[in-house]
Amino acid sequence: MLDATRDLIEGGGYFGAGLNQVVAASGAPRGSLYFHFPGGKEQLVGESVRRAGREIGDVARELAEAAPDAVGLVTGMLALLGDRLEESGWRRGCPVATVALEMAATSDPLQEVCSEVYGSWEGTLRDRLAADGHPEPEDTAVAVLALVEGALLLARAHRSREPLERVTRRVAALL
Amino acid sequence: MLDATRDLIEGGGYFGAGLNQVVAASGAPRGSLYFHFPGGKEQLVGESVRRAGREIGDVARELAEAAPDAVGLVTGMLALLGDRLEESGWRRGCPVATVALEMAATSDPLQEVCSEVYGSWEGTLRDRLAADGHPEPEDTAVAVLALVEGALLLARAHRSREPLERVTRRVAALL
DNA sequence: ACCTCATAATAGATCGGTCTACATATTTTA
DNA sequence: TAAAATATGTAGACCGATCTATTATGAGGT
Repeated sequence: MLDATRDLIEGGGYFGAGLNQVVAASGAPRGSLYFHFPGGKEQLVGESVRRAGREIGDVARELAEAAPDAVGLVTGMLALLGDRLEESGWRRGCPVATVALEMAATSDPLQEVCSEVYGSWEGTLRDRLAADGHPEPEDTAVAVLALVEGALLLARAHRSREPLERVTRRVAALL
Repeated sequence: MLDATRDLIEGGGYFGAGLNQVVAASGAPRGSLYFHFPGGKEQLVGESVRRAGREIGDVARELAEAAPDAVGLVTGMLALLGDRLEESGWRRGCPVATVALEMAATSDPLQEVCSEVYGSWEGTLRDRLAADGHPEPEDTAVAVLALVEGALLLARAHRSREPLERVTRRVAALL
């Protein structure tokens, strides 16, 4: 159910993930949903976003250890996210962004989840920058995350990898 | 009706703008909506996004003429957008972003509108950078737009101006 | 008379959420 | 050890609310 929710969320956000579609895609019956997620849709989406955030965070952390420098880490993530995005027909961008924009002002629990996920991503980025001796690790980590999230947004809006490629060419200036 | 739609869109995207709320907020009756917008909700939202995009684009173009350099233009926009965002209780971010993420893969007309709006913003930014003799005006324009959009997203997710301030401090490196 | 547009009732579908019934497994009790 | 009770989920029908869209009607100006 969490995986089905995530797929639907990535395509169309909180409201794009109808509970009917979730139960249809997961094969589980309606009643089971409210047994496992008594908090209803809000809880289901919250746990799904947190789960997806941890997944991507793990990939980023692995890449942060493997990459030779911060530029390699960011360009690597951009390439990975670009593949995912294009292969899915411009559906799978950031699993957090859409929910964050839709619900940040409406739902306190979901805003908190989104904030935590982004905070953890900023943390792994900041740690790598600090380890490299970057002069402004905190400001730069947030800026880089904003740059990547913005690039994903523009890529989906244009249905093209071009924004990702342009950002990839310019990210070194920020680092 | 277009203004009411825009307000609702900024808060919660395409699905956050129920037509019942639109007609209630605008004071117009239900039927009038489908007289003026025979294309239904898709047309209404599309025109509203285009209208909002032109508004912000106009502000950006004025600021592009008034600002002493590209850094001033971007920091000016960030300050303006930050005010709007905080004053509205973290509701009014980018009127295009949420719809773009929700509908880019679903609705061809709306994807086209979002792509055009972002394209026009990239254009004014690129022109100013080219006029300043910047070496990579096209790549940089897209990167700066991505940076600003990402900063707005993070600010809404965290319900804080901090991401905007951090990005403001680091944007000079990109320019 | 004609066209433009306002007005509100209503249709039909879908929404998130709740309900009861049922199956299986585990624990308690005699 | 057998029977009863409880716990854990499955399963899908069903609810009111809300959604977008359509319809019929009528006011007002030309």
